[in-house]
Amino acid sequence: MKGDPLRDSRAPLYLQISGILREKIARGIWKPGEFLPTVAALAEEYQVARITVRQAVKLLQEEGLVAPRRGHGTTVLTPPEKARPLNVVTRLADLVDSYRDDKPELVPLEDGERSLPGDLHFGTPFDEGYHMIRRMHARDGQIYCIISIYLALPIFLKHETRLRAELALPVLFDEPDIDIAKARQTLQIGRAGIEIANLLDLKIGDPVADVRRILCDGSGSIIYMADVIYRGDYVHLDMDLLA
Amino acid sequence: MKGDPLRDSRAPLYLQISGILREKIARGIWKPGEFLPTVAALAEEYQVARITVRQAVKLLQEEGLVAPRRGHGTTVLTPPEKARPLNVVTRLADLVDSYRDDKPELVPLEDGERSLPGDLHFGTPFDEGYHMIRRMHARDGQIYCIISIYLALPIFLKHETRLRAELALPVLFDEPDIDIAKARQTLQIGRAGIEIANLLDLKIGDPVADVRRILCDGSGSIIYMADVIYRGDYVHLDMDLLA
DNA sequence: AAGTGGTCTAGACCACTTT
DNA sequence: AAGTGGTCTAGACCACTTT
Repeated sequence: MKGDPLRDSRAPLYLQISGILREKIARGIWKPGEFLPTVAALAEEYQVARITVRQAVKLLQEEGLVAPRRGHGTTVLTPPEKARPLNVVTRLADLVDSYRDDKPELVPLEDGERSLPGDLHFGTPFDEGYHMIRRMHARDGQIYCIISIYLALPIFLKHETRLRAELALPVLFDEPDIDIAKARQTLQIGRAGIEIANLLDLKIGDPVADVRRILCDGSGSIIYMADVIYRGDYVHLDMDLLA
Repeated sequence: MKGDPLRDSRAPLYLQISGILREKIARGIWKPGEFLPTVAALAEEYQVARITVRQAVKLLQEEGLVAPRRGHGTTVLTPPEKARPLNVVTRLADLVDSYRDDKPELVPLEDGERSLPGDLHFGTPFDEGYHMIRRMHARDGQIYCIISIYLALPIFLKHETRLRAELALPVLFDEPDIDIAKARQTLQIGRAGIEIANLLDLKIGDPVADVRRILCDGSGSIIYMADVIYRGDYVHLDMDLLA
């Protein structure tokens, strides 16, 4: 009687099989671009039901190692590219430069007078109220962030045309009558919920960056507040630790 | 003949069912801490096989909405807390302050002479070579980052005792004979691979922050390089955009 | 002992792609 | 038409928790 290493182990079959497949990919036995054996062939090879193989392959898929395509086969993916096109601003002045040639496409989502969210740890709200613009930024047809901008109402009304058509930060930075005395930004790492996943073409739970920016005038009043959600794979931050 | 809305739809049953369950949780029909009906009960209610219900529940589990426990039942989770304890440095000087009272526990992983990775976009390598220390940082028993530190050999040898026992950055910053002329840091958002997931107590694919720090002396030689992988949920960055 | 979720089977049928 | 992955069933058995 031959021993059966898979069945003698207490670990679930699909975990054992996913481990074997992961190992083979790591060792380059199946190289990027090549096909895995078919589900049926793997089921035969390891003497399990097809659905058990699928369970194993699904794990590798969630890890981004393989891409099954119906009617086509399951290909091994190239390791994720580290080239990330988007730099999140860490200096306001840099922003103006970075968008001089490369303007993102703006897709409106929502627009109207709103009050500021209550959980701000910085600045004091403006008495006149705020106008909110919610929109998406796209480049080369790929949406990479969703931004909700709150603008102090007097400023919004005065520069409404430009603020609707362009990125808000450069406008505020450029206009000589606007006084920016403080500008802070926080970044946390979050996961896409169902709505965000749909808008950013992600899967639920995929990493995103939650960025909040607040700009205040000389009196400490908030003239601009923005909540931005970036696709995680587009985020690149570069900081000078001595500045 | 009654219509069957589930089966008349072209969407897969498990997706439809996960949608129904998600909705009920969102509306508070099942509140945090309460149990979902059993898999068997849901299978009966929607007239599907138990494994199809499991497929639906698994999706909600991956979204962090529910926690199935074998032999116990499936409970609705409270929405994830937003309290995030750790601040990633954006100024070297801040770092020294932030660790004055609160020193993380250091868990060694690897140690020895190594050469620098080749893909550095900043500074020039030191002729004498480098010593690498790889270790984990923990607080309250929870490991929150894995760090690989490369130290220019002469500096490492001179301050070996402190560098082994303490955080490296404050040591370099404190010691009067060490000249830090440039200090840059980049942050990208990544996902945990199988090894990182095990070390940081995450699941494969969970968000992490990949941070690279480089410190140079006055001649532009790299005296310190570190690759740090943080748990995504511990990352909090606060930046001054006008600095 | 009874009840819960977790894994697995063998087979059916479907959706999609390639030949 | 043939081949691929995707979904689903009905039922079995298992691991774990609670009674």
